[in-house]
Amino acid sequence: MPSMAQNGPRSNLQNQKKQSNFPNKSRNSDSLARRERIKSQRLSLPIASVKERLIEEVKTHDILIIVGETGSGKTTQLPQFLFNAGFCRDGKAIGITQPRRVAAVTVAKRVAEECGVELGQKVGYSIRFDDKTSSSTRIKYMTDGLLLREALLDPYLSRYSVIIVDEAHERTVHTDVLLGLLKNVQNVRSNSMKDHVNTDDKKSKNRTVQEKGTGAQCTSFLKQGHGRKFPPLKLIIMSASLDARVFSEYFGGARAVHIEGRQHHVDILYALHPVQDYLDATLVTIFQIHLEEAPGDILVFLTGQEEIESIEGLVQEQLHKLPEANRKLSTVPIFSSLPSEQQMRVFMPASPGHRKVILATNIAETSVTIPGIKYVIDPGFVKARSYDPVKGMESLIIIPTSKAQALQRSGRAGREGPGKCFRLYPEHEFEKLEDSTKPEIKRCNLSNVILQLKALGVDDIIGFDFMEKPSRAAIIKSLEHLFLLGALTDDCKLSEPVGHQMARLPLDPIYSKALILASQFNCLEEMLITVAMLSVESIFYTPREKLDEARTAAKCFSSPDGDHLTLVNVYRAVDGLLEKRKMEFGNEKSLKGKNEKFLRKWCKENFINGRSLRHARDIHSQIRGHVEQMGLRISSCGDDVLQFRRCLAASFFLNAALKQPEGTYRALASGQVVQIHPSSVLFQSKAECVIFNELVQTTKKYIRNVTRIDYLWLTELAPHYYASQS
DNA sequence: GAGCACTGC
Repeated sequence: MPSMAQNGPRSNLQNQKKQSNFPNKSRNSDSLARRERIKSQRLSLPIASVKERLIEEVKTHDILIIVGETGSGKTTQLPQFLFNAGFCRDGKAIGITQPRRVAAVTVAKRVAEECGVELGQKVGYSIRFDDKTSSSTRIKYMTDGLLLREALLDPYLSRYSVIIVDEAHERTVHTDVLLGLLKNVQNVRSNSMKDHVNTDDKKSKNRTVQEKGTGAQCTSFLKQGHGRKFPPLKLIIMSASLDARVFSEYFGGARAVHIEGRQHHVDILYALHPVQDYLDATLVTIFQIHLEEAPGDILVFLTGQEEIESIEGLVQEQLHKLPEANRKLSTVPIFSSLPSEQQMRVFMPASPGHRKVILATNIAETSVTIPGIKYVIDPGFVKARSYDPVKGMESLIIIPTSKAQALQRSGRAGREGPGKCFRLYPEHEFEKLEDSTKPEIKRCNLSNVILQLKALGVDDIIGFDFMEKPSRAAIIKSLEHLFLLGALTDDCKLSEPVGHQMARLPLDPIYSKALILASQFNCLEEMLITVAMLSVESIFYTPREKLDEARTAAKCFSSPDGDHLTLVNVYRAVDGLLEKRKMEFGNEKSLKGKNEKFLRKWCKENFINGRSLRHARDIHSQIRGHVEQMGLRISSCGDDVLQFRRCLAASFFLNAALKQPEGTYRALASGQVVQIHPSSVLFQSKAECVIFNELVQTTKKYIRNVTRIDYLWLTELAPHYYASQS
């Protein structure tokens, strides 16, 4: 991770413009001094000393693996080196992908500043809902998911001469799919040039030979490319050290180069014996550091909100037993569902003389970098999502971290000076850990991945050259799922128009299908709102200390028919309020900020998660644009709620459940016994038949986001699935 | 009567 790639939660990004009240002259000398400082900072980065060698490596190798340790400067400097070396001739661009939005934005800003250009001109970024690029952009930072979307419109990624995949070791689904795709594109692009060299009459013969040599996927790409010529694509994969070999092997023994980093030394201390209770051990270690070690803040990695809150309470309890002079210790929690204002507390210095203990989830591993950390406590566990393709069920389980993860965590202590990391397990246990975390693609629902690949022209999914292939069972299950949704034809091709329409929408395939159906059921307005609200983290925010108040507030929106209509009610309440303000105050720009403030207040009063609501509104407007372009009819069913419920049944027929005599439900697709989640408005409602959107295993198997339907609708609206079963 | 790590289009 480059040192400037991240600075706190997303919400902080807007406040980076610095105002200056100085007259022009001194501002000029200010900026001159700043330019000089930046220049010397750049020159002192480890990567600066190997600049010429790196450019040479990229010139001579089409694929290069770069192992860059933290602080090497690879993310900010390499694109600039390549730009200056002429890699953007002919108007081509260098694309750099990041797994996270914040990183793409902050790095782009930094590089624009280093280049002395306005953001969005030569240097820009593009992430969902926020595009700061123009036709003159040559160095473009983006999220890996966005480049995948771009590939749907431009399968040869023809505007890029170089693509750099940064943080590849994190192995997100997007990174993995992208790597497979890029390998293909690169093949096709270099072959298209070989074609170019041949004379025209030899061309068709030559192509058949190449198709045999380069595999099935190239065939499908070549068909689309049909005679077009592309300059070769340079591919650079940047990764942390432990995984370099895997990438090199995947790319046919590609050359790997190493760039040293700049990180302070971190002492690793292990427990002598295995600990019985890691929470207890954590507590003991916090106080051991507090009472015996030099000043400096502590970062503790825990698995979730519950652990964080429990440790917080225990620390307070222990503190009161200490003499007054030793009580100068303050705890600060951080996890993703915490409202942004509270997240910001980790960046505030502790009161004078106090030591700060940050109790964090994985969010502090990569997403948020907290300054001032000298000590890290790593109990060695993480909460991870796992997915059972056969049951179609997700669950969250606590598992040991990987070696790479342990390394990443300890690195957090050495950003500003030497630090210490306390691993709460014996050293021989470390040796037993997996090298790296299991790639996400092996533990998630593949429907979306497969739909994307099909849309990119990859027909043979099982034969696709994944870096790490998902299980055959998982692939088959998702193919089946897409087939039942009507996205695939009998011979497993993307169907026309449904499959292609679904692939265009940046949503879960089942939600995309719901939108298409809704236009036929005359309730697309309602469905647009529904899928936007279902696509974000929980809309309702229920703090433990105000449980009753929150419940009362939620009742105002609740619909007797279920959670889907309840979500529509929330969205429409907000829309109505904003509409009313527009009538009252007009539509001036100055109102925008006031509206945001108004919305924040309203959310707080109504126990709605403002961040989630904003996100849902963004998704809503993006998706609305898409369906308009697709020519779907957008209309509302008005008060005809029945029509909407029938549409929900037609869309989510795969997720239907029937009440059983003893009050539990049976999921019809898998036969599992499930219960309605207590957060649902239908909890204890005794609805005979329901559809749901999520099946999660926690203490029990719960279904979430539930709406009551009539059982007979299923055979009527999804006969291809239910007629044979009943 | 329950709690869910983190990303992303």
